[in-house]
Amino acid sequence: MDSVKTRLKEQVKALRTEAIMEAANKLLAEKGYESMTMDEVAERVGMSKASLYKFFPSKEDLAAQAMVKVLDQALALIDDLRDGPEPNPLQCLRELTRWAMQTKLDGEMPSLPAQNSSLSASLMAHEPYVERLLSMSLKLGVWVAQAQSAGQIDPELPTDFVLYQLYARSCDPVLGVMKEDGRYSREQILDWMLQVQFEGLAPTLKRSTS
Amino acid sequence: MDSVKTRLKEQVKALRTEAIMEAANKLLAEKGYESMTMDEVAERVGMSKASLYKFFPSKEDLAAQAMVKVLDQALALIDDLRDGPEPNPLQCLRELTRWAMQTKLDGEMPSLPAQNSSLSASLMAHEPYVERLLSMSLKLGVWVAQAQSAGQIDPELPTDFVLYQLYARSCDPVLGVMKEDGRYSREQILDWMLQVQFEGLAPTLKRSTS
DNA sequence: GTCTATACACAGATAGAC
DNA sequence: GTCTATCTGTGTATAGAC
Repeated sequence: MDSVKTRLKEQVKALRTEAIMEAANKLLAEKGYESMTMDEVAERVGMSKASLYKFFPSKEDLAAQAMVKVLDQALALIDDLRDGPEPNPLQCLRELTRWAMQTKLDGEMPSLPAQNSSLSASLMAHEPYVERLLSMSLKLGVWVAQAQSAGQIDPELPTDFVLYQLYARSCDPVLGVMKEDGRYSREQILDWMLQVQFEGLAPTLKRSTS
Repeated sequence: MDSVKTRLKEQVKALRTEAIMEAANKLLAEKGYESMTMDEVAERVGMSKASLYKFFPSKEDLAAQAMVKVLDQALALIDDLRDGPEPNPLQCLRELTRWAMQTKLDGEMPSLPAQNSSLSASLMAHEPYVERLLSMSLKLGVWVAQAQSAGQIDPELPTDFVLYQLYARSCDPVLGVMKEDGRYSREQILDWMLQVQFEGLAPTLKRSTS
């Protein structure tokens, strides 16, 4: 055991698992948890539904793991930004928000339902998910607090509230509508969204960044 | 015919219809269209499911009419504001957004899904709904354009985009999370949301309203 | 692990008596 | 118009052969 053949098989299995989660991610983004069916996932990934259940024990579990995958990507980006050349916390938050919205625009963000979905209950019972969410909130909480101390974000706003605002951008319906409209480039949409989030709808009177 | 008895019966029917739509509205707000069941609606309103179908031909239709009801409330408020003592378009937009978010906080806003729901297709085929939506967009579009001309809203932003931003506030998940948290009053939450929407997360440097 | 076939549950909608 | 009982479709999940 542990032969070459065995390791190869494991790699194949890992690839299959990846493919399934990717399909699930896109379907979750397109239609939401309730409307996504295991049949669709199976079809899109090119295998029978029964085989799906050899990889994931349930629909809930598949969704949860798909979410975890995205959270891991976000966590990786957070660490990159923190160790990067741009130590400005506000800039880091902007970059992360941009990434999240971009992922949503590309149809690869499985609408994290802070909202009321039958999924959210079981998500909160899914340890790996909760662990990532907590970890992310801690890291982002630091940035937010720093930005507030530096006077880049209103210190009167509760740190949690600011965090929720950022999370919410990753499932903002405005993104979908603007994309569907078709008149605007992806970058243009993202820029406007970020402007509204951080500077509001009001005209931008260039503030000094000092 | 058209006797006293007949008119009474019609009134009773109207009341029943009202009650059903109210129940549907709350359920739509709580769980969304896909997760709401006709059994639940029936139970909550205290009648059998079969009887429901004497009032509404389908679940889709019930949802659509519930939405129309809310849109009508919004349209009425819009007219009130326009004919009111406050002719400032930006203030009117703020008031309307506040009302929408407040309704959502009270669990009476049936998450208008500009997002991807199996409902949205059939909604767009529902004439009364589309008519209201169009009417509302026209009226609000005027306010937005005026606010942009007056330099209260960034004129660089497309009017449509600003409109979508306002619509999106009525289904912003931040509202639910903040309410669930329980530490903040309804008014406080609304004030913060409005501040972020119009002035952004950045510290508010009191602009002159002139 | 892959499939076909099927069990099971549940939700939308209807039949038909009263 | 109200109900109980039922039809029908569909979606999650599993059985069992290969």
